[in-house]
Amino acid sequence: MATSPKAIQERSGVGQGSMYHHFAGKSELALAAVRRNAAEVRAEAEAELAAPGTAVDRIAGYLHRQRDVLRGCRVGRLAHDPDIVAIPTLREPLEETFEWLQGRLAEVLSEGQARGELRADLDVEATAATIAAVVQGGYVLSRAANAVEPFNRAIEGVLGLLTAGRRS
Amino acid sequence: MATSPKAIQERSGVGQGSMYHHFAGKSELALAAVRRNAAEVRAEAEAELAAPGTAVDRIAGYLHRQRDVLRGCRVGRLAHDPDIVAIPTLREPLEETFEWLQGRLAEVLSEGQARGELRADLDVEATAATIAAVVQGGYVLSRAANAVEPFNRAIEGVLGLLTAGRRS
DNA sequence: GTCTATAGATGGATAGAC
DNA sequence: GTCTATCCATCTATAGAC
Repeated sequence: MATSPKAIQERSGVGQGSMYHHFAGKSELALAAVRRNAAEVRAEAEAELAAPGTAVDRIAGYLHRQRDVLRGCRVGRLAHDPDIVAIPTLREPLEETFEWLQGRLAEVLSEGQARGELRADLDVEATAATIAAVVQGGYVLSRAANAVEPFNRAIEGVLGLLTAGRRS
Repeated sequence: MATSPKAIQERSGVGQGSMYHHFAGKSELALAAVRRNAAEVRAEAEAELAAPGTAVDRIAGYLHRQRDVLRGCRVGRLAHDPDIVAIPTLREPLEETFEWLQGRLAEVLSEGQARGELRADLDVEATAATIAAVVQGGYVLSRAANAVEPFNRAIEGVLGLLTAGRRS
């Protein structure tokens, strides 16, 4: 499992014996790790999306701030683990994180529309899903290529599409 | 490993003992599985991208034909496996597949530009990376949500951006 | 509360019968 | 060439000293 007691917690300082004083076992430990990752990712995204500037500025800020590209998203990574998605309790934080992100992106896009920064006929919900997907997919392409370029190109591409025919 | 001898091959009919007559071990077995997946994914994508129609039609055909969304892309899934990306021999087929896909998408987009179906100032390389990323990221969002809607929304969104201001 | 064993389960790999 | 049986490494979890 991506959140294995051995890999994640033993290497976090303490021995595996003492770990079982704090957590009942593998699944409880995984839940704590998943929740922590979800909260961190959410906080980092919000910091960019709540910044001042136009809608496109804030979304560009969010897209450009991603780092550790080859390591992948701390939440998205977990979505590939069958042992996590199979257990509703462990999958829920992932679902909540991405739902929140898409909703937040949709809000920013709507504000941009209201200010005339973006096309009025833009489907904000679908576009928000696209932006979230580009980030997650960019990680996948970059891991496959063992290089950051695919991630960066994908980001440029979606920003280009978003601002096409409209300089904001 | 995602391509474990037990999970993938023992359940493919034969016992694990006889398996070692055909493959030297875990890594050789994984290589065969990775190459097979890569070839299949590539062939399926080419079938859609080589179809008749406008550039947007063919890309829409490619995007809409994705299925088994909750299971994920047979190639993209492997990019999350540390045991695969760490071994160059196993990672190469992934890199080649996504490089080929992005190149092929870029060709289709260029054709669309030449025919006046797409904006002349579209960055075809970046847009191709974006489209590939949306597919891979759509899988991630859908697995996290345990539902196909996020994948479909992300697809709709990128198609909307591609055709915005231009009915093709 | 944290440590060092250590038990039990699982997965990868080999041996040898057929 | 495929099967069963078995070894070995790894990982989860527990026991008990300190």
